Amino acid sequence: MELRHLRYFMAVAEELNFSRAAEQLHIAQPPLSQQIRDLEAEIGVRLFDRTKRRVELTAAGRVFLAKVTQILAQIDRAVEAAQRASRGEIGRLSLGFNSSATYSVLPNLLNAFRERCPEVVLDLHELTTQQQILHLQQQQIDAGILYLPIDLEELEIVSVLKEGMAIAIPETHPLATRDRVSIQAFNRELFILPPALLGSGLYNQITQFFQQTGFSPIAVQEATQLQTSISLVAGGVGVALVPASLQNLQRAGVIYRSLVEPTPEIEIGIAWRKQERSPILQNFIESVREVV
Amino acid sequence: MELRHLRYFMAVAEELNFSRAAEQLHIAQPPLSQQIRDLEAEIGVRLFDRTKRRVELTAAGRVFLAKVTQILAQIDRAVEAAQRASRGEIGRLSLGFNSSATYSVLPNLLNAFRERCPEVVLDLHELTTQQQILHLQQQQIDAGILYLPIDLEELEIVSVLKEGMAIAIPETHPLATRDRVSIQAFNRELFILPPALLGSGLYNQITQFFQQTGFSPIAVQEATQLQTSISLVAGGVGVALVPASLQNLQRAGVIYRSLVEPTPEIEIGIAWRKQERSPILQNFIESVREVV
DNA sequence: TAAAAATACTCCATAGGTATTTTAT
DNA sequence: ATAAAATACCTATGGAGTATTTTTA
Repeated sequence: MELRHLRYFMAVAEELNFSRAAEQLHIAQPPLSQQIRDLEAEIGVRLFDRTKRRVELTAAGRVFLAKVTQILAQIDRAVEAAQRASRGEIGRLSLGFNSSATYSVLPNLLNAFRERCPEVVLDLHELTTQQQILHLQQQQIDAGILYLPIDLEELEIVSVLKEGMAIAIPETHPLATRDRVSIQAFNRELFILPPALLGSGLYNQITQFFQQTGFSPIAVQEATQLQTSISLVAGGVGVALVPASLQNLQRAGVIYRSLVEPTPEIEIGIAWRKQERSPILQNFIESVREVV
Repeated sequence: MELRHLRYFMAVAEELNFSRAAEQLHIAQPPLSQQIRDLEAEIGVRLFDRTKRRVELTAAGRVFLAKVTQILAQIDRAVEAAQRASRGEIGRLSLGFNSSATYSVLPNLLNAFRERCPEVVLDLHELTTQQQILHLQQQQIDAGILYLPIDLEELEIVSVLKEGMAIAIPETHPLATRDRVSIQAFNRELFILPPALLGSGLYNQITQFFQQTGFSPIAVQEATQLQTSISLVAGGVGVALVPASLQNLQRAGVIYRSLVEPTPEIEIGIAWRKQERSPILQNFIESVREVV
């Protein structure tokens, strides 16, 4: 059986007249009769009653017609779906992102992309920079929103945001009345830092900053997530150096202050596999370039 | 596009190897490559990535594969549905029936048919014999369960039940203690009869019976439905001559008694259009013959 | 009788085959 | 060097055309 048989069957079922159906199909009447005969022989079912002068559908023909109508429509939809998928308009995009991106670039990037590709389903995974690199290599995510710099042959990178750092302090802190403060004023405080173990770039940048300014905090405590750090600040445990955009995360009991000293520049970027040709990813990268 | 293209596409998508797919399809590799190329050209979408040594589906190819798998399965189901319809196993059967058949042959006939064709949907229409003949002629029902005799060239008839009549009386009636009674005992009673106007065979048979036995009731009242007659009997309005099988309709306050005199024979049969070839109807007639 | 479907045949477009080249590892 | 896909070219099946017959209202 071929689609030709189904299309011819539909035409005859519609016209209930072989000659007119043949005309509609731009073929002669005999080959049309022949194809319908072949179809009936193949499925072993009489689809038309040709007794009486007129042609009419048998009960089986009516059942078959209903199904075939559906099938031919679905073929059109399948082609259209493939075309839209090839343009990256439908499908799925898996994204990794740093928790700090939640408060800075992520909302803008997602809005831009959803406007471009409203029917693409987004898989969002909150992961550290290191985890994102691993997931990119293992093809578990299509792109990552992470801290730069990273230097890997197989990954393409584009920078989207550079920002300084701010210090988060409890609102009851004596220095809360000042607009800008010096890091030196915190030399008796407990500092909450990202974990050193996970090879976090943020940790290295902060400790480097301490060394450059000749500052050495009396004690430190580690917190995996920036949200956790802020919670600890709110709880009066200590103070924390965080990316400036974290000021978008307002929390009762916590205020952010700029530092007098020049802080490390935190850079957030997008990374994806160089050889990846997924049209959805291409659309995402276009969105990113549009936002930057 | 032809189903060949879709089948070939499925095979390649399954094997991810043109040579093996060609083998599976019992054709050579070059024509397979050609057909896939033609398909990709027609829908304007690249379905496979042939870079690298291996073949893999593109994003659009994966979308198309999902749809095509569905479509090919649906074609099989469409063929199967047509085959089942041609055997009269699926579809719809419209039946007319006399109200009195509800209490005699209808349950048995329906049980037999539903066992044979469990997936055929039944349209049941309670109609008088005259209405059924009209609906048969207008192709509004496929078969009727009605009173015989009828004599119409275009209808085929088979008899399914012959039965006598019984008399329905209020349980408080003086003759309720007897097992069998004579019609003569009711010469002072009101008789409830079917309507004369509708050309009902039942009415003619009853009045003929009265003439033959030399009995003339003092008064009569008409009731369209046999159920109504029984309700009137229950209400003490009068007595009614009814088909014997109506004894299956038990109603508080009403009892049925046999008559000493030989009563008219009521005959119930099935009628359908002679030229009707619907396989579902054929199955129904088979069921009827099985029950009789 | 006339209109429409079926039959008989002819032809050629194209699906599929064979031989070979190209490509990527 | 080798496995696999693409290319080139050929063959022949069968889809479609023309002419004609059959059927039925």
